[in-house]
Amino acid sequence: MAIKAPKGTKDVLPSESYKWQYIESKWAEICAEYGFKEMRSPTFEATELFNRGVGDTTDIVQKEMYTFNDLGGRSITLKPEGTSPAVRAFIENNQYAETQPTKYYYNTSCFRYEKPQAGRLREFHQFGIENFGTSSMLADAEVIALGNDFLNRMGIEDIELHISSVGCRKCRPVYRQTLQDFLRPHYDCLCETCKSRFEKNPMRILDCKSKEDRELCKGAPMMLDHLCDECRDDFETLKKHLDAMGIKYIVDPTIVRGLDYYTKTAFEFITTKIGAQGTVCGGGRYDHLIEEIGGPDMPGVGFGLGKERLLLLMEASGQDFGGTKGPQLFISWIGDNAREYSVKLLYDLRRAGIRAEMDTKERNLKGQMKYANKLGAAYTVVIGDDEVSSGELTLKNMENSEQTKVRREDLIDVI
RNA sequence: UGGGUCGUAGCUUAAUUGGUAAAGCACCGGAUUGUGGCUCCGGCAUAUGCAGGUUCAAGUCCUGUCGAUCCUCCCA
Repeated sequence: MAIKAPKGTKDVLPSESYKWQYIESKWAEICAEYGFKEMRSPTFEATELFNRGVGDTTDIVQKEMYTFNDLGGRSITLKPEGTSPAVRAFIENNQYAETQPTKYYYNTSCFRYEKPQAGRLREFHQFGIENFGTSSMLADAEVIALGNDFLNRMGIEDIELHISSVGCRKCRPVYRQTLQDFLRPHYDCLCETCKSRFEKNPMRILDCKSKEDRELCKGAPMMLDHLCDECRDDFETLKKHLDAMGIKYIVDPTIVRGLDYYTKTAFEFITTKIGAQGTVCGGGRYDHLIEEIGGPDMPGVGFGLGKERLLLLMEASGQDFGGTKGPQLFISWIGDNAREYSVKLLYDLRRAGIRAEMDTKERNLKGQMKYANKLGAAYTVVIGDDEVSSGELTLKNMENSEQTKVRREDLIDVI
């Protein structure tokens, strides 16, 4: 039996990898423009980081982490998200002592033990940015602006920006209580899922798909209407910043980010074009995470963006990924003399920065030409005894079959 | 975490109420031995996801399992 890749993982072969390279290069480009610097963190971390960071009541921590003991008896977890590791690195390397804010971007694999489907894998890849050290909504607006700009640059149009505020330590517990008080009389009428949500995450009930529950939720108190003064002001300010940039958004009170660390700003870029997993990019503010992980009391804001989902969306909308380039010159050879001559010519051309190629299967001439065609070579040249002795080569344009004579030493300039 | 659909050569598909597993693309060779693409000819296939069951006979029906996918859930 052949061995298969583990469930929920995918190989990226050349027929796809150029697309990844395309979005990765554009990602690095836009982050540089917005002043975010790349940081890289380990693929695995101490399990405790995620228990504290993501929160041990979340689905992610409770049932989706790849956790194991290493040979030294340490509990290790493959990172299920990018923010906590970024925060850990920020603290551990004393970056809080530098000029603030600190603006990081990253490009990483994440791991969650999920039931795979389109846009949801067990190893998935995400871009992310984090801004540590400022509680100003200017930072939130900048983070959202980068996400919006990036998606635009990737040619994405069918996507909506949903924003909300999930409140802070002061107002959220109060609201939560208010909501539970409202729902409690109707508890028995709720669907099974929502009954389980009642204690764990009552805000999710407001987002239930069942008709009965929707009816019950009519008139339910919304977090957005129960923000404290500071949170309400911040949310208004954020909207003002977005308006100033002309970024369209939908205020969506049902956004409830599933990680415990979010405070105030929560947002998602959502599409309906790629199936059920419509959140391409999601993030928000986390004002206590840094402290939670053992650092100073510093706020932060950021997002994660799923690369697989972005690619699905780009493919669904027929985006151009730049494609791959064939060789500029393909060298065919006949006979032993020509072979050594060609090997040297190939090496010289490549050292000069030319995409040159040659057959390494020792095909006959016809086979070499077919191969050159397959590779999409712009020009070919055939080297035989005549060419070796005269140094005069015949360059063939594969597009129109025109042939031109060229001296070997002039070859680089002609191509 | 529940529920549905689907698995046939590398790829895309075919196979009457259960009855010889077929074709196109791709690949290789030839027509054209120092010239690719187009055309024609020929060749090539470890294929019914895996394990059982029913049957004279299973790609087709049944059970289990693995995988993909959709909804739910969750999130990127």
